Amino acid sequence: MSDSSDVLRASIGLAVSTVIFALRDAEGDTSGPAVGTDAPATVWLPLVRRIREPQCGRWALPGGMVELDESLEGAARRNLAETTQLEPAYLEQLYAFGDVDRSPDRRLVSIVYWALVRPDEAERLTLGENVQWFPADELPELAFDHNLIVDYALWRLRTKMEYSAIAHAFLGDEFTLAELRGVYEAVLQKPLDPANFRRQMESSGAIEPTGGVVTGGRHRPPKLYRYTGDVQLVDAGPLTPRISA
Amino acid sequence: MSDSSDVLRASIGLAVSTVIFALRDAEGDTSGPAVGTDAPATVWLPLVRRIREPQCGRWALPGGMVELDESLEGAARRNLAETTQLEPAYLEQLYAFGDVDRSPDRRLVSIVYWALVRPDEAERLTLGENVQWFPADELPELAFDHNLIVDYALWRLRTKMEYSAIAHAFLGDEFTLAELRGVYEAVLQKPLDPANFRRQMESSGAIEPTGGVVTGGRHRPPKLYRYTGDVQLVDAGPLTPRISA
DNA sequence: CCAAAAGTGTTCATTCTACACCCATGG
DNA sequence: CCATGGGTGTAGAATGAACACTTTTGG
Repeated sequence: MSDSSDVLRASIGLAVSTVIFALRDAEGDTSGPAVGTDAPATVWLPLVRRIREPQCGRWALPGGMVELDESLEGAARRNLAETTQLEPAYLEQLYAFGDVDRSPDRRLVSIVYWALVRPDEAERLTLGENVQWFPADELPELAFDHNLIVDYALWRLRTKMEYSAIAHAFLGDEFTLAELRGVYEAVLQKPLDPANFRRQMESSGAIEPTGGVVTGGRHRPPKLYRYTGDVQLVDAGPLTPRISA
Repeated sequence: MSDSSDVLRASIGLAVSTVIFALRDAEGDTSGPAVGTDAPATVWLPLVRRIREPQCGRWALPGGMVELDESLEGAARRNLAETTQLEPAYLEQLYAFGDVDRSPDRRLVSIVYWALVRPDEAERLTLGENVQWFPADELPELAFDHNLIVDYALWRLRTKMEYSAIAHAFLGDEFTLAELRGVYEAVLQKPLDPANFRRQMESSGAIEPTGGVVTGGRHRPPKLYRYTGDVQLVDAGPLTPRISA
């Protein structure tokens, strides 16, 4: 091998991976409202099968190397688009994993992001032999330390759901309170009181009625709501300079 | 230059930096209890002056490159010991900063940690022309994006102080409730009701009386407490596998 | 009219907050 | 005995959980 290859092998490789969450019903069908229906929605994530050593054949998080001229988040978005065609509604850095022995080949540090996609966006994932949705709670043994990473991402999703306003990243622009509550129930895996949930949401100032209602159900038509944007969605502190929506 | 140097320049450099917090009184003296005295303690952090380009002369966070055979946290601890002689009581990953233009020289990604040190440990910092304590709220213009990083670390410290039990990392093994309250007041920058603070701490199960008291004050001798360890200090979820003290 | 989900009202328990008050020590 | 901070008690506000009850639609 050439000199440059040896030098590269002697440097630390920098990669990004992303844990992508979407809500789908128990059978794995994202068509339809996905929440608010009879079947309780659950958290799913897409994985890709490794087609080269090391760990060839194992399922893994989508990701790849960071290019010299792209930011970390940019690299995450590019890899996401390339391997899954997904453009997440929410994307946040999770953690940098860099244990010496986490990759058997060369030394690799992975900046891991986590993402939320809307149901309609989740449809764009081109399924195949090497790309597949998995329920977040019953994953196979993944490549490298990816099981640990998914556990951590799930924990972050659940804790952040309790004090932040990220739930809308699972929904479209307009939604009913039942749909929003369905998101919370699916992620937190526990039923919520509809009456109290309504009051908490309304008093938070995070949502406002659009004026529209949903007709067609065999019951009282629910109002539609949208997010006001008044409430800061996340808590990244001095980071995320107000934009990023 | 040789071929290997060009290749290295064409790869992404991986560094670690650490934001180190300690409590010192307004004049910057860490001798004595540092909290619980008359002068209200404030948050300080040590910076090192850059002695080479780029940004030569500017104050910056202590840090350095990650070696091939050390973990990210290990690299943070080593750089801390080498540049400041400090061994923090608490050390946690903060964020990975990797914007393309954050370093004018080569492409550099920094995994940033934040740390808390005890007052006696803070004494070990060997001050000099190029190593100095600064009050966290009135920093000069730092090198690179380090002002943003410190702001973020300060925000994390303050938010985490409200729901976690990290305050003891600023104190010794034994402490009075007034000292512990002093830590909270210094970090959160607001006075706390002694009576309510006592009840909250006692009911949390995080502390227990040692049986000892502090005599010598011109008032009723306060009891000494220690942390029980029953309460998980931090909230890193699936990470931090129970050990790490 | 009936079933079902939307939406409102009310009660009770828990927690937070403010502040009055007593205790123990040094001077 | 007095000043000072340590420590306890308690009333009112605020929040949250539980659940009864009314409203509006399709069938």
